[in-house]
Amino acid sequence: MTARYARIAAELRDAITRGGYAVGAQLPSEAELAARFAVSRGTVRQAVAVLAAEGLVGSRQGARRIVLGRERSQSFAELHSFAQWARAAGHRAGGRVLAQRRRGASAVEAARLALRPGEPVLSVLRLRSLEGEPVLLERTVYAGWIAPAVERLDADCESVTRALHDGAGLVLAYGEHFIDAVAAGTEDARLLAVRRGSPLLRQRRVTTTPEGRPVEWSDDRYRAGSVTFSIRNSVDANPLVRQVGDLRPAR
Amino acid sequence: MTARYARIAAELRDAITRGGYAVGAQLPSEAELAARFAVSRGTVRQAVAVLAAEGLVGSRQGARRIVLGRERSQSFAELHSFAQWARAAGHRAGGRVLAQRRRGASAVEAARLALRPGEPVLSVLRLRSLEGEPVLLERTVYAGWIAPAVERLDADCESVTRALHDGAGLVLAYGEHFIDAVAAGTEDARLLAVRRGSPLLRQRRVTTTPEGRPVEWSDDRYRAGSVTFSIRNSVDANPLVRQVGDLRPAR
DNA sequence: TAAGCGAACTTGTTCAAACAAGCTAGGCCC
DNA sequence: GGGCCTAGCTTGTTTGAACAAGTTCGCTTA
Repeated sequence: MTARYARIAAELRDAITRGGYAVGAQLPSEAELAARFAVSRGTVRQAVAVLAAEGLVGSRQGARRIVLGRERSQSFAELHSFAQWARAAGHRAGGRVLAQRRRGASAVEAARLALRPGEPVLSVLRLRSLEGEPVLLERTVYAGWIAPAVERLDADCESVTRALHDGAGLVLAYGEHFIDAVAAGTEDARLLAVRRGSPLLRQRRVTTTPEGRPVEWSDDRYRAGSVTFSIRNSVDANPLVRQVGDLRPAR
Repeated sequence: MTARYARIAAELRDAITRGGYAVGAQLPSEAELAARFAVSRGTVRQAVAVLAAEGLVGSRQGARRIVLGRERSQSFAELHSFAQWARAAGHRAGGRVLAQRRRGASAVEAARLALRPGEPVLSVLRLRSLEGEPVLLERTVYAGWIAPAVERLDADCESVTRALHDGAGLVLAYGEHFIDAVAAGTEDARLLAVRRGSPLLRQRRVTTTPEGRPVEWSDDRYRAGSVTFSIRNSVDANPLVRQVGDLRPAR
């Protein structure tokens, strides 16, 4: 039983996505929507706030809300799981574990995973493919407490996120992402079938549970041209941050 | 005179940024905050919703809110203006126009700027530097209606955004960004002082006014290592989207 | 005709209240 | 001691009301 405002948001989102409202068109007024859905204005405002956060609509005091874009954003799960994202987008995803071993956390890893340096972590190297083409090289470090569940997985497990959810009841809730470009190293080049030094899109990320407990710290490298990240922002909602040089804890 | 909830959000944000609340620590309950600031619970909820949208705090029904991170996100202006961002970050930014000419919009440009192909646009090539080092190559296409104001600017105008705001009253409100990695072309390599084929972080973006009118479509290329983008997301707020291959209108 | 004014409309902010739903911790029972 | 269960706390959802502030557009006036 989802909330009322969520259903209204979904209905409006559908209408926008299907083209019921053109980009630049005006949305009905809050009073109108409140009457149409038989709810209070507060509930309508919550619904449109969802769409505003998604970047689909913009608003100015005094003027009707306008439609900014038509594309729906992905769910959190789709962004954090390569396999779930690929399936939702209608692509055939593959992947397999190339190396996996336990070791002590480095200083950077410890900082990211809220551990002390040297505490046990599980390091995994995965190669993932799209439509049969190798596209993404994942170097993931899992916190020790989740390591046993990861080790139980098949080497060619398609969706790690899904497997950990079903098998260990692990729920991911928050993520922080750092995006930049790097040159392919020797190992990168060999596994992704590109020349050494060719451009890769790097996404480093830390993912945590609903309680704020870090689960994994990953360095994902995409072959240039295979993947694009997109963000929509506004004066009110500005999720994107630009930083100079490397991350402070470096490398 | 800012709104009450905005001031409360600012005060809490400051407390988090200054380390008054450690990462993982609990925030006071809504009732407690309402009493402390002498406002209703609704106003407190609006304030913490701001922090949640910024990715600073997370929340679960039934449990106290927790602090997820300490870094404040940038203002919209800082993200859209290289100069304003650099100054706010304490860096010395430079820049100058290398080429500028009027021409007709290509199909892609017309689509992005909500024009018809062939309508007049202003194409500008700018090289920007950080601490004296060339770092960013901007290929920007301005919609015809703003072109005269852009042409009036000095070739070494430091902040174009600021100049257009002060001079033409232009306010930017929304942006859409596409981030990927590309290899440096011949021109890129020469101007950024890197080898041809070396990795660049590419950010293509379209910026619009509060009325939803597109102003500029820009292709910005950063030298690898000079800049990192970061995003914090959650199950509730997921601004980041991953897309396959190139943008649909290609190029 | 063009500038200016104002009325009607629309979104923004805030309050108070009530109930739903999920979490935590302490107490109770075995 | 260990497991279960409930009472109380905390966040989530919704309503209704009122006023503030900005926009739009038609009408009036110079």
